[in-house]
Amino acid sequence: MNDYIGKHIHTLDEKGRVSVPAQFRRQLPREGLFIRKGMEGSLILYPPEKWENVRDGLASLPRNIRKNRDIIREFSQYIRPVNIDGQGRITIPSDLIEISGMTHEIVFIGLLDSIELWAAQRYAGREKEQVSSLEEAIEGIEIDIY
Amino acid sequence: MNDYIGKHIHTLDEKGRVSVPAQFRRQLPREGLFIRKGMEGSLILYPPEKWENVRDGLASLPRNIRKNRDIIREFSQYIRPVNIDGQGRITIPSDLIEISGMTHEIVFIGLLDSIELWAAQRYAGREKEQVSSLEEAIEGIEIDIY
DNA sequence: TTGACAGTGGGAAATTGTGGGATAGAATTG
DNA sequence: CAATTCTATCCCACAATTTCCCACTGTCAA
Repeated sequence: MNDYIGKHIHTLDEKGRVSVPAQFRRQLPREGLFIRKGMEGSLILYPPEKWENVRDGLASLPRNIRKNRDIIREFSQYIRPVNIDGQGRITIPSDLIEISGMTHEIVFIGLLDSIELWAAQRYAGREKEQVSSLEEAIEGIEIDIY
Repeated sequence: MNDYIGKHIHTLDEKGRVSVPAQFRRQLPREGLFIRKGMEGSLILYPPEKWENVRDGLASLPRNIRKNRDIIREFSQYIRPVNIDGQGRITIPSDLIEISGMTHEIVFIGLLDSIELWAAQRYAGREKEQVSSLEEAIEGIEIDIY
């Protein structure tokens, strides 16, 4: 299983492209990736295997139920396939750039099996309201992360 | 398996034609597609394989039950074959344009194995009454889509 | 110092979306 | 039954966007 970890900052150019951090790129294929609207105004980049899991989850929802249809529509609305170009970049669809508030600097955060992308300003703002220290946060959970 | 995913907006011309989003077109054959009246005032575009499933499902309904006959009639009434022309467009039958309220802008939503088409205004209206955010909607379901 | 790699910018080429004319067949009318 | 109109389909054209490719810079290690 892949481990996408760490924080990387790259710049978005006028054509909506960003370099994928080399460390992540080494673990990723050039094709079959998907990017979508994530939580709290971020975007999420899925490697193919992860995307397949997510898709299968969605596909398992019975379509004859209205709420399920709404979930699929809502989800589908902001997800797109992306490829890595010859220079190691992805082009982020313009509507996703807009809803995530990206302008120049983009923060990549590894989430183990997927990758989160943030507009730098938005990420900085969110960081404040987040649990101030990691130590404090992990007191509450039982798993062993030491 | 195909993944029709994402939202795309295109315009209907005076002849009742719309470009099929290139992303979908790459996964579709030029012939053997079907379009029909869908749920909530939308239309649904089926690729051949999906249509075959749907048709077989219908065909399996016992005809000696009145309700089944009604379902088949209702279904049959508003379904048509469509082809993709040399410019990557489909012509939407005029009665389907009418019942779906299409005028100028059409929203395409990928539903994994089929594609939904909406009159833009109607889609916008529906979106409001729909679960307001994806985050909220998926809290209730068990599948892992993160 | 040099070579490899990483990140960035920009031009050229291909693709995409859209409008409109031309042609052929169906329908309508005298 | 012929002439005309209408409709649907095919094809050409063009603008705009997207994708592909080449080039430059800076960093790090040998």
